[in-house]
Amino acid sequence: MRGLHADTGYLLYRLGLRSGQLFNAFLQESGLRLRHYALLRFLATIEGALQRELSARLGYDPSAIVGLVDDLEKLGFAERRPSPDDRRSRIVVLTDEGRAFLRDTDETGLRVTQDLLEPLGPAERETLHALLLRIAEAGLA
Amino acid sequence: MRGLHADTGYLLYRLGLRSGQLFNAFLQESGLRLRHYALLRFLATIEGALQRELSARLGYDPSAIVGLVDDLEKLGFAERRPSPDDRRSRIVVLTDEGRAFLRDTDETGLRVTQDLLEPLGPAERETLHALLLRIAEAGLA
DNA sequence: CAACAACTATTGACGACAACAATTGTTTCA
DNA sequence: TGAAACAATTGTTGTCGTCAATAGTTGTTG
Repeated sequence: MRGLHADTGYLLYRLGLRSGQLFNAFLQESGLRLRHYALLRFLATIEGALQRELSARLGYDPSAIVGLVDDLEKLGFAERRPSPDDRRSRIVVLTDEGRAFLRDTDETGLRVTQDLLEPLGPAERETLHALLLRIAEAGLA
Repeated sequence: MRGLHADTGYLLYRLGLRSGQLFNAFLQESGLRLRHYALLRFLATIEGALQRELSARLGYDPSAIVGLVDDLEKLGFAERRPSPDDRRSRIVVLTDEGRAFLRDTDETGLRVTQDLLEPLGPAERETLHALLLRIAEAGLA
């Protein structure tokens, strides 16, 4: 009979939980959650995004995006701007404060992952990251 | 600025979510959830376990174990027996029906993980599993 | 150009899930 | 014997993910 940790899928599930908890603990003092942070980081990679694009790219429900952007606006990290060519849409952009926040927390954020991956050497972390990335990208299709 | 998937910890978080969803979809018809299944599989590796042992080994809160064992008892897959030397404790054991259920679903369960790891070759899956296992076990200490 | 279908953001409801605190009954030990 | 520790349980809280419904806007088509 197979043991508990014999299954890679289950291992992923458990480690995913742990990773999320670590991130949330790190973000606690800033008042943000992991999902806010992911949204911020995504905003930093582009000029601005419609909320439905955020929903599609981050994999969060559109209704979840509403609350997340609300929170980020309250903190001054992001802004909603009207879309020039479609009055239904809003364009969400990172503010200077948001950019500064990312800069300030970037190093600490990296350390969270380093803590998690502590038992692995540098080359092994590279390998792990590459493998996970392949799986993640395959699922987006 | 680092992209969204540049962080291994975040990748783990997202893939863990996806893995859990896949498992739960597979278990849907049986009326169980991922955590029930994990508990059943753990029970199959030993003769019987106190609930606090289940809690410690699976990493679930003791209060969570209560509900899980309740459900499994209702389905006839597990049983609570009084501990002979401590009337506070209950020993949870797998029933024949539980064992049969595991036998019947074992193959399908494996396929869930195979679906998830579809983009990887056999050797790569081995590597991934070994790396994840190291991380998981380091965290139990 | 008027009616209709599709889309965007939003709100609200619901169940699932995980983490904590508090309670009851039992055991251990000083 | 009394106090502390422990096992299982109940209840509570907050987050998460999904779904349904709505208002406002756009695009299409008859």
